[in-house]
Amino acid sequence: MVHNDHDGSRSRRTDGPSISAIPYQEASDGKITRLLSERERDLIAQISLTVRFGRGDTIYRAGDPAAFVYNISSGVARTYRALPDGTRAIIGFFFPDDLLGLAEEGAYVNSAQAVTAMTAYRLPLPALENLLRRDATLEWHILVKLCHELRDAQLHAVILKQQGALSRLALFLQLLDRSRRARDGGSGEIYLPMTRSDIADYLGFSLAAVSRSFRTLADRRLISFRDRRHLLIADHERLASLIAQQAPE
Amino acid sequence: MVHNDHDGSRSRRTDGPSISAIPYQEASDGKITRLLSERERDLIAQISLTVRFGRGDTIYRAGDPAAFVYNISSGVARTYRALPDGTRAIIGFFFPDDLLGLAEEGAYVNSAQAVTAMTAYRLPLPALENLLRRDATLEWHILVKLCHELRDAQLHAVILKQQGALSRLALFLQLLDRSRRARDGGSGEIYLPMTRSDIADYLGFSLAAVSRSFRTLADRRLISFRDRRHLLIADHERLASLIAQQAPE
DNA sequence: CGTTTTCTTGATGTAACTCAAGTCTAGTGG
DNA sequence: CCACTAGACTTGAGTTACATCAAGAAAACG
Repeated sequence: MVHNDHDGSRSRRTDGPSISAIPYQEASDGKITRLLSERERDLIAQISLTVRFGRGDTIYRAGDPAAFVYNISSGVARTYRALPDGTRAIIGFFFPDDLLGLAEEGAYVNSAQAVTAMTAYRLPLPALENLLRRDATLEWHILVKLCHELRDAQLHAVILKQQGALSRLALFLQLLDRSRRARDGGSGEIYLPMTRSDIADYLGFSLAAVSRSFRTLADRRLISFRDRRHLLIADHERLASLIAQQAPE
Repeated sequence: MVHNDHDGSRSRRTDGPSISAIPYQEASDGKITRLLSERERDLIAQISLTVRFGRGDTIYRAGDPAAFVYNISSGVARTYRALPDGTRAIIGFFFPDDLLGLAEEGAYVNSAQAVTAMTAYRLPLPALENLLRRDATLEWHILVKLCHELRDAQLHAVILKQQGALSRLALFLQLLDRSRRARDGGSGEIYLPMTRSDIADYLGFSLAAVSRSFRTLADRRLISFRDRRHLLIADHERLASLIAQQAPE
């Protein structure tokens, strides 16, 4: 029997470092492209170690000296920031082939935790910088990846700017769906490795509101849940038109 | 008489391309650092042209083929996206020494306009890519700049996640103040080149709410306006503590 | 199989949106 | 230089959507 792989979090061949993104210049029909050549992956492999994290483990903390960049090979991570008002803001969710470890003046900007069990390549920053200053093509690929992350961060802001709770959640689901499609295609089912509370802290509303909004979308048959972690967008059209109008239908 | 320069938008010596950012590794005490060497600035100057925009002029539109990257030398720009619901989301404000022109698959992701009269260096993308693939150090500097922009975009999301209108506006003012301090220091006065409506579309609330929130902050003596475009943070402490507690004092 | 964590659902208050009228400001032409 | 006008901003009143508080249900875990 063919094993289940569409979660993107289990059973991925861990055959070395890998980085993917939607390109800056070349058309790719919305598809994510593997950026690194065999040689480049070897170069990175030579300076990196494989590390493993359990669900909920902390990968690094905001403010810590930034010693490493992480390249996820399996599992899902979240980055977040503790806000002055005592709440938590989730900055983003990270999947295999993503990079983790943004810093400013030598210190991590956000904290990072494993959402699921996770493996990653750990790249020491000095060695990485060395490598990049020597190999312009490899560096170019990192640059393209960074542009991808920048677009993601901007999209996050756009989602947060959305007024109604339903629109915001709908946009989030579209985002997950697009990323799913860009990666594998697969069954069409969206996988939610994160908790409702993670989603709330990512979308900027309360846990209760997330729950209610999911229910409303399900009641209107725009989505359907297989279980709490797996859902299907049942009506892409109406979901999109929900985002378009601000008045709740 | 010494002419007025603290707006950061007028009378800057346009002595060639220049890119600044808070570094990734090196400590700089929160200060913005000029990233490019003389030689690197020359290299960029050789492939670029100076272009000029009037207030409100469009620099490029989302979806257009991405032919250029812009390096602002004077004035302020905004990038934005038209949302399906008919509203506008402002992605960011851009100042001298910033880069403009993020693309995906060869097309601009956002639209860009001049907030004030503006001059910029216009870099053709193929020439730029060529340059970068040849010069790893220059490319490294662009990479550092991109990390800076990524942190900015993340901070934007954090601001939008803030619950109360006052907190959100206060955070925005802190952001502007930090960026002012990182650049010049100057008079301590914050300059708002953008309209109230721009601020509303950046912070994700209504024009009316921006106005009211400014008024409330001024009434409580946390800030003071010289005119609509220039304000002073009168009490940094209480402004910070306003952000820390969610309940309005 | 019991315990803990995560999630759902209900009731209430409030902050901010909308709509709308009025004021200020800057830019233009007489 | 001043009057005029158009756009930008402020302020007010009513309404609604979501946060908050709180209790109950369902998974997940050992």
